[in-house]
Formats: sequence, C-alpha cells, structure tokens
Amino acid sequence: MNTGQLPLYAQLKESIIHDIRAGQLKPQDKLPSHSELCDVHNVSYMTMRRAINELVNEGMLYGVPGKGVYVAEPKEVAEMDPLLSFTEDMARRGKVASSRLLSAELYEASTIMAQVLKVQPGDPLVHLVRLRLADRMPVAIQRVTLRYALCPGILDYDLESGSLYAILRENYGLELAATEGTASAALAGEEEAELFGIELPAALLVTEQVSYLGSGEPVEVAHARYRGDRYGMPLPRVRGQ
Amino acid sequence: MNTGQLPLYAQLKESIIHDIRAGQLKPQDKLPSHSELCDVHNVSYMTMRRAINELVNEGMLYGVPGKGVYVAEPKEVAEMDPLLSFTEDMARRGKVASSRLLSAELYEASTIMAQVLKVQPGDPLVHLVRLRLADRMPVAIQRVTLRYALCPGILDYDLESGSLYAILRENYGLELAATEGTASAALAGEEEAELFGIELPAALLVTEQVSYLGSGEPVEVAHARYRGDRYGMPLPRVRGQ
DNA sequence: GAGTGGTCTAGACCACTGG
DNA sequence: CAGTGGTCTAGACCACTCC
Repeated sequence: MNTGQLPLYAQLKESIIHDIRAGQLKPQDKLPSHSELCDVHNVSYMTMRRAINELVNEGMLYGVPGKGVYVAEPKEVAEMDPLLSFTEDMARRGKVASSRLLSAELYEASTIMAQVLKVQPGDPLVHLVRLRLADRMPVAIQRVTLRYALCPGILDYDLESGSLYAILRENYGLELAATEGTASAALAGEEEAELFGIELPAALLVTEQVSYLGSGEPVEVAHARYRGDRYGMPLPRVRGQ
Repeated sequence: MNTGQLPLYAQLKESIIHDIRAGQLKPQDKLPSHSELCDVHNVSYMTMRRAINELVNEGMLYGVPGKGVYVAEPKEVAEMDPLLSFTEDMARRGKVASSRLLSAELYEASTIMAQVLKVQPGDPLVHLVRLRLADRMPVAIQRVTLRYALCPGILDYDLESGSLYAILRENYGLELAATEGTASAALAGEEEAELFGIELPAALLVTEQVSYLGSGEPVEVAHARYRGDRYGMPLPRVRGQ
C-alpha cells in the first residue's frame, strides 16, 4: 500500500494536515472514526492510530475516549524551534537575513569552555562573532563557539552570507538535535549600541544556548544579543505534562 | 500481563527511566535488543517499541538503524515548561515564591482582547496585577487577563499566597494544555523600577503569552516583566524536525 | 549471513460515551 | 446497546550494519 518515500503513518499525517489546511476539516470538527479512516486509506488500525496519535502529541488534534478525535484550534504563531538558524527564523518572518563577520578565530579551550563542550582544556575551538541583519537592519550580535575537531577547516568557508547550520550540516554531517539554555535581558553597551545604530540606554534580549547532536554530544555554545525593540523571540506552543 | 494502573507501554518507559536514573544504564550504553527486552518483560514487540519510541521522541534515547538503541546524554537543565506557574518555576530553583497583589478587577473586554480570548466585546474579564517575589526579592510583574466566564467568583480566592494555576485547576477544573507567545526585552519604567527597587536604566525580560485548554479554547493572556539581572528564563531542550 | 531497528498487518480486548 | 478511542498481541517484511 505504501507508494511514496515516507513511511505510511507519515503520509497519513500529511494527508490529515492537508485536509485541515485546505479547510476540509475545521477546528472542533470531529474526524471520521478510526475504522472508517482505515477503510478509506486502506491501512491497518495500528498504522492509522500511530498517525493520529502523533498529531495528538503535536497538539493538532485531541481525542476524547468514547466520543471521537477532534481538530484543535490552529496555532496562531509559528512554533518555536530553538534549533532554527537565524537565517531560517528570518525567512519565516518574510525577511532576508544577512551577516557581517566581525571576528573569526581559532583559540584554545579554557577550563570552563572545555567543561561545557566536553573537551580537554587547550583543545582547539572556533570563535565566531557575527552581526546579524534582517532586511539590512542590524538585529542581533551572535557569538558562537564550536569544537574545531568537529568542523576542521571551517574558517575557509564563506561565513558572511550563508547559514552556519547549513555549513555544519552539508559539509560536516552535523545534524543538531537538541538545545538548552536560558533567555534574559541586559542593557546594551557602547560598542553594541554603535553596531546596532541605537541610542543608549537600550534593552537587549540575551540568549545563551548549548546545542547537541542526537547522541547528546555538545557541538556549540551560542550567545546572542538581540535588539529588544526589533526582535521578539517566539515561545513554544507546548502540551502540558 | 498488565498489573498496574498505567498502560503497559508507560510502565515499560518508567522501567527504562528507572534503570537510567539508577545508573544501571549509563549515557552511550546500548540497550538490549528489542526482542530481548520483549522476552524479559513478557510483552509484544509493538508494545516494547512504543515505549522505546516515545523515549526517543522525548530525547532520552536515540536509535541507530541496524545497530541498536542507545542512552542519550542526560539533560543538564530542567526542561522548560511554559505552562509552569511562577510558583512551580521558583520551587524548581529552590526558592520560595510569594506575591503582592497590586490590583484585581473585573472589566469589560475591549475589541482586541475579545478577539484574542475569543469572546464578545463587553464580556466580563478579570485583570490581575501581581508583583512576584522569590525569597522575598521582587523578580517580576505579572499582568494576567482571564475570561471571567471560566472562573466566576475567582476574586474571592486568596490570590496573594497561592498559585493562580492551582486555583484554576482545583476549583474550576481548568487544565491548561498549551501556550504560545513571544519573549523580548524592554527598558524598565519609573514605576517598575520603584516596585523592583532598582536604579534606572534597567533592562527587563518581557513575555507575552496566551494559554489554552486541550480543546484550543483560550483561557488567559499573560504579560510578565522580569528583572533582567535576576531572572533567566529556561529555554527548551527540543529535538530537531 | 545473522542480528538490528523500523514499519506494518489483522486481528483482539477494554473503558467510555451516547441513545 | 452499538460505536468510539485506547491498548495490546503475535506475527511479518524491509533496510541497514557488522562479520
């Protein structure tokens, strides 16, 4: 029965999502019963259930035992993806992202950095500082520290134009799978105000994140400072415990 | 085979989580093969798979086709739960949360608020303003707007001491299931500086969130302003697409 | 080749809802 | 009562890895 590349359950998910987006299924509508859906799509019960179950976990549907499965209210805002690169983030907002490379250098891991990135003190790290722009307007200053062992020769790539994540994925096979960190606020310094072209005092949104591979191996430490007046970070839409 | 209250797959998840926490399974360890685990626990393949699959989705394990399933690195930081109340958030940090109720009033929905909360303009809403303290130190100002129809008589409860979420859950059966919104940064105003007891200029972390029931019905709009020097908001640990 | 994870089937049973 | 979602079984097949 499987005609496409994707697993059957993934195709079924796509099909349901399509029906919702196309307006054939509206919020609070009841889906056909499982057995009906199985007949229509010619799949087994468990496969159909997996598709529905995953959509429930993703918050698009919700099930009421003994009654049926219903379409949840649509998400008003794009879901937060903390693994979204600045480039992709801006693309979703309909803006063109660009960079000015302020600094790019190799240096040796301090004890603290070594601990966070799980390397030995003195191991080579790459430190990049980039001014990020959205439609040519300065929006953020990003400081990224990478394990050089994972991306040897990365300084030879064009770090001005493209997405760093794309370089890591396409040239080094590094697929970031998880991230953790904090967000806070701080006053802008003089240097920053100059780079942003703003007057002091000004408030910045500050994020500190560590990114990991699927195995849990740390890859990078990212420190970003966003203009508080120009950037709102989307918060996740999440289901309760 | 099912002895407990929980579904079998949930019990299997607990069992694996227990083994990891107890140190019997360490990060990067390989789990026994599926068939082995099925024999040991006397469950069918699909049930075992569901348990493992959900743990993979939650980031605790990761699977490599043709090789095996492995234990991922532990999460260093508590996962973000945007539905966490301030009270619970502080408890996780080992601090005691308290409140000073600055204002609590009923008013009629404006057109904008009505749109966000999906009620009619003029419908009754509750507006609460609270100064939130952690170990008696002012940390945040929260402004919450609730649909009064969902929590009639809420002003009679003690809104100073307890968690608002607890009141909604225990007295009105309102279980918040999802949240969405943005985080940004702004300069503190004079009033705020006075409430916080800080000097100007100062940067605040600003969040705006709407919370929903499982059905997608909106319940509250929350606006919070945190002291940037005293509060870091945990960012989620999430898996890539 | 044997062993692994990942997908899929065609049934079954249960608790819950509604008429 | 019949219909629903939710769980569970005991198999099967495939692609992949390692030997």
